[in-house]
Amino acid sequence: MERITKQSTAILNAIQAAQRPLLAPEILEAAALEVPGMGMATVYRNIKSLVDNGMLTTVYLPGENPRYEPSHHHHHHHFHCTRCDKVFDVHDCPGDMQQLAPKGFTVESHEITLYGACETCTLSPPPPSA
Amino acid sequence: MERITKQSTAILNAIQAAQRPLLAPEILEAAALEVPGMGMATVYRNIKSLVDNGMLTTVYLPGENPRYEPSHHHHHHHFHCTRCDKVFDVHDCPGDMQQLAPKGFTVESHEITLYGACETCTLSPPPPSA
DNA sequence: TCGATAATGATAACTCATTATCAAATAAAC
DNA sequence: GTTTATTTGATAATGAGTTATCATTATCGA
Repeated sequence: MERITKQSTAILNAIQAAQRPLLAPEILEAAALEVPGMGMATVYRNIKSLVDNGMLTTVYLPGENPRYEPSHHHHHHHFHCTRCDKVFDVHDCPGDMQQLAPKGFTVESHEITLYGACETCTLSPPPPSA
Repeated sequence: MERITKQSTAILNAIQAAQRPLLAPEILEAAALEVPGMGMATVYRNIKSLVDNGMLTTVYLPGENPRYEPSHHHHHHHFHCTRCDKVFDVHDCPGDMQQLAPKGFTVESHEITLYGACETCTLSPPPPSA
């Protein structure tokens, strides 16, 4: 990817505007608003080159397909809304986890995923079931 | 799965003896020690029925294929050894995570994955690279 | 022990995300 | 504007995990 195209611009815009990690199909959906008719292959091609460049970071959550967000270079975690399935960054961290591990184990890093309702879904609970 | 066979017995034995969550190929490998020639399809069939029965719990870790462990019914986390790729249970937990989430969000549960070296790999570091 | 039927093993098929292919479109250099 | 090589879109192919198929084997109740 050496040339700037309207597709690559739309993809980068979509990811940076999202403020949360996006799945590949979500990136396509958002970028296609700017460039209708964009194909999935173009999204994957651009993601791959942005990850290789270090512009994008891949976010892996348990049992989920990879999501992508601009590289932050600071330690953070994620919140997965079980209502709308969107994922959000969590900038706080409880810190060292060495004490949780069995003795003899060496903890070098950790990942935390929070589950629940995001702000929008907390404010808009589903109607009582019929 | 209504009948007890030497294959289903070997599979359950392997999972219960492991004391850690196993991948499907690891289950095959372990059970095949008891019943040589066992097929992968038999492992998947038995896993599926054990999960459906509630005997087994599926463990999803970030970017990993599912692992399986006996259902514990108590809250715990996992340690993923980056040296040998084995996963171990962690029975401690820092507790409530509500304070980590952005305001307005409702935290209902959480998952923690620790990464580093298990006891065996901590005691047996790799030789200095040539 | 026999018979009905469920489980197994070998393998093909499937799923689904991702990647390759290639003709057509289009950046960017000239 | 023209040229040339890169990117795109459509689609086929791929890869890895998992599931279906089906003839054969084996469990277990009678």
